[in-house]
Amino acid sequence: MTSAELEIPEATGRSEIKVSVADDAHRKLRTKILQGEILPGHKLKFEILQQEMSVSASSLREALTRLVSDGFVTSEPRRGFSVAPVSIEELKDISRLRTILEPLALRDAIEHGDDAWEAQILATYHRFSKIDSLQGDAPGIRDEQWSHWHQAFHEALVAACPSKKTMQFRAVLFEQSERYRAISAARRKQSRKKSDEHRNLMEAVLSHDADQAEKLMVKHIELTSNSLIEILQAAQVQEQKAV
Amino acid sequence: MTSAELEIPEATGRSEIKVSVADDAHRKLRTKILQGEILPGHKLKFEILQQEMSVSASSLREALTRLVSDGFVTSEPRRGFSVAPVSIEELKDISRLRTILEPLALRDAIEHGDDAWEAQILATYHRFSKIDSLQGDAPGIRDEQWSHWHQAFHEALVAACPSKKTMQFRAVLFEQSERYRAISAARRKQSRKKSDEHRNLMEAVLSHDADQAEKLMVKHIELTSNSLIEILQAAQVQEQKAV
DNA sequence: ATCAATATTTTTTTCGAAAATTTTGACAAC
DNA sequence: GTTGTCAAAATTTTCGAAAAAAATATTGAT
Repeated sequence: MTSAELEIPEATGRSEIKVSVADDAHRKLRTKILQGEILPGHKLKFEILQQEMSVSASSLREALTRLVSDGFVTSEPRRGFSVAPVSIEELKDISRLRTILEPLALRDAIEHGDDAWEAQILATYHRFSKIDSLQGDAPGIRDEQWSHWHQAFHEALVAACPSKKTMQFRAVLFEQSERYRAISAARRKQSRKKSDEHRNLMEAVLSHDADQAEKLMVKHIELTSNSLIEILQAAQVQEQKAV
Repeated sequence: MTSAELEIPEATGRSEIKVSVADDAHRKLRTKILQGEILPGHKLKFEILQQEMSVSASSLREALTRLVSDGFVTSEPRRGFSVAPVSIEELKDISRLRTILEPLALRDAIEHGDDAWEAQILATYHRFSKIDSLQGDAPGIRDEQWSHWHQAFHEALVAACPSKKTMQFRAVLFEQSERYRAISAARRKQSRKKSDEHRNLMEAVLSHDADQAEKLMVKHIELTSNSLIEILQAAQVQEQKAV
């Protein structure tokens, strides 16, 4: 509950906490897939990845099987691993479940949240809105920062929800959506303006208006989802033309 | 969709399909933990497990990290793995979320289900009720069978739900509950009679009465949960006396 | 030229041992 | 009696190479 939770974990030196090599590989790959740096369907070959992150085959395998559990990678037994495919159907599924679980967590948070929770929401919103209002500098870095604080803001909103499982599932779905956003971001012309959505959402939450907060959250998820679906549909048409 | 799905996977020889060694170890351990054969908090040592299932350290580690993802095992980096602890708080959390997700899946299933779906429900109920009405023979084996067909029946009820993620999450929660049930089963004097609950549930589903089905499902989850909580509470009191 | 059979190469999977780390136990000092 | 230090033992983690399997190339017969 300290301010340490606000720091970017990647930025602060990773030298203090010693975790397993496989854990490291898992996180690195996860980030790359999440940010759309490695595209859906891409074959993940041992030799290349081993060199790239200097780990042994066994540890790499451990990392890959964990990514399968995460839903970011698929495995064909004895034929290796690939980045999980994306589909409009799956995105719709993810989004629909998000419209159930996010409001559930949000209502819990509003009910149980204390002053520290409210302060954290304000703080993360501040950081997020600064980046959100910025015009595109170096697009790659900006998107990474935007994504980080966007996630932090949404996390802060529901942080006071006492249900571990709800929090866990909503986090899984959030990250899945985030991959779709990152993949689409590479293809989009201009991003949807949603600064208002986030501010309104924050205000509803901070005024403990659960009904309004739920309404805005559902709307936010649906608008985002529809926007991504459009981009993916356009991309599919492009692919079909190419064939 | 064939009748093959009704077979007990463990019973039919495992010789045909060749999966990875780690996968095998993962499933074996998973089953043991799920059935309460290895108790919460128990340290999972490499040497012993390696011997027990004749597998190398790396493959075993892969299996264990997957069990961590599954939520059945916890890991303290560089201090090994243990069977995840249980708590009344967690059981309540799991059950509450089940009262959200099971009805969600059930409504979807009722809306989308076809004749094959209905037939499957009838078939699994038949198998389940036979075992359920039986008086305890060899308790260990009976419980295993009961658990298998109980799970198969609940799975069949929602099988027609088209949402992959909903199905995935509800399956995770079902298995988590099942571990609590198995652990409690070892301590209980006599099990709660719930044959009626299952039959009524089936009848509501087959008559496409979504509201009634939802009501019965929620009730079923809550009654089961409360019954398990009681047993766990009694066990806790016992432990405190012992100290 | 086509196909099947076989050899070669590439890639994944598994192991067993070495390295790193934590735990235990003995002994000494306060 | 407690605390601290150090070596020994136990345990986990990691690697690199061997084994197994799959993909690809080659050959030879029709």
